[in-house]
Amino acid sequence: MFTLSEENYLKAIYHLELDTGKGVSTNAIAKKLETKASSVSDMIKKLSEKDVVVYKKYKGVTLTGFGKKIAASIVRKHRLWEVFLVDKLNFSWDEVHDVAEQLEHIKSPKLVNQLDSFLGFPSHDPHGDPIPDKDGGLKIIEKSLLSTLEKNETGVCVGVNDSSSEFLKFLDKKEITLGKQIIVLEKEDFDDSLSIQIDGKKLSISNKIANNLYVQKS
Amino acid sequence: MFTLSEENYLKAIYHLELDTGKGVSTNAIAKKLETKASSVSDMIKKLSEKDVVVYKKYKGVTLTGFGKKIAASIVRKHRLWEVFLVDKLNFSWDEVHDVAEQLEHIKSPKLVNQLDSFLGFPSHDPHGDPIPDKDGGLKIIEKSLLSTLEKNETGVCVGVNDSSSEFLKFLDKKEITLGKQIIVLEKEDFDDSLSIQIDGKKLSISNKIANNLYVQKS
DNA sequence: AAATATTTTTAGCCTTGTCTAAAAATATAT
DNA sequence: ATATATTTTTAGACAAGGCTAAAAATATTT
Repeated sequence: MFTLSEENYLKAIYHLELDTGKGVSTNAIAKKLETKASSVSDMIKKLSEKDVVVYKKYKGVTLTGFGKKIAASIVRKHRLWEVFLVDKLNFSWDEVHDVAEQLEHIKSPKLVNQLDSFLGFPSHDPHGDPIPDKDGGLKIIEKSLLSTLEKNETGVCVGVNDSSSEFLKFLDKKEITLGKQIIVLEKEDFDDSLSIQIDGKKLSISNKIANNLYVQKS
Repeated sequence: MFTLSEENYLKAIYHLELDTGKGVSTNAIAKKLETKASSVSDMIKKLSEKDVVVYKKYKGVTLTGFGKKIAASIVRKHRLWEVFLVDKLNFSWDEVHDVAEQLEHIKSPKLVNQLDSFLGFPSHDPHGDPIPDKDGGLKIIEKSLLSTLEKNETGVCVGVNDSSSEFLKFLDKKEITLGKQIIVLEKEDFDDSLSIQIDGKKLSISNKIANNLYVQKS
């Protein structure tokens, strides 16, 4: 069994490893968890004794197969709870993160399975991130940043890169939601801003926005 | 804000105070929380500094108004989650306690309110215990132990005194569920057992059972 | 009322998870 | 290749929450 703190470390390492594709540095973990590198050092030692990470001093940290399973099960719970909050309790997508951060630590296999079924076995959370299956498997969909589309290319919104409340609220205001189709009408060389069409309306989008919105090319 | 441990102490004191109607002893808390009296002593000091309990050395402990509110809100969450697990996730009433014990510590006022509404503002949990309202108020219903009914008296099952999994499973087996009507056909002086009618069928009930089942006289 | 029993508190220690400051290892630059 | 900078680890301290053993206070007997 893992403590709350251990679970948070596992999750952080899981995300960092997926993002970068390689071993994770003590410093990177410290930054992600808003703690100190020395604390991370201590914790990594404990985790490697529990055989959830592989660790060589001064080299990066990697999850073991077992560690990956634990971490994926936490992410699975987090994302299922997010779906629950949005679909059943009328939370908006910018309000769910902190609550899911707590709910993900509830220990009860039956609860997770029943919740999954109650929600209709969702494949993605409200931000478009995939929900790991029981064995930790992820089905990755082909997605591209809006900023990588060429003029006249078309795509469907499928996720966000930045899931801060600020960004999500901004998207709400512009009525950009997952599932909607976007056509790139124009790309400005000057500031890399885009002119897009969505819901039949023309909209101007800054590069910062386009760099944080994922679409599936169509 | 209160730690998990503090919340558990508050809840224990709340229940003990309701049960006995007076100040709670260090020993009683220790027994309830399966810890040592010395640990309780330490914690009580902290809690009284936070103004949630009133405490005089060697005298009993009592919750302050503020403390009662906090405790009631935890009990409220516990019981709402129990309803959720039974009504929405198909848990049976003997499986919910441990999970609710974890869920009751999730901090999010919006979550509690939305959950309450999603469940249709239930007044009682699956064991017949009342769910405190937002201000900590409890509407107590008039209930009596089955063992206190006289011959030929009738009542409706409304709650249990012992909510251990063993007892609840026993009731399931005998098909004794909340809401059903019971008629006392006979009382045996010899062993205080009862002969009752339920669902039109005759059933023999030991004193131990009759002492742990609440009915509302009708 | 004294003696005994019980309850409660205190004192000191342990573990977990964190921190700061300093030392050690590795990486980068000249 | 040596000096400098950065990263990582170690050492020592601290707070929370718990424990044991002993002391102090209160209750109960005789």
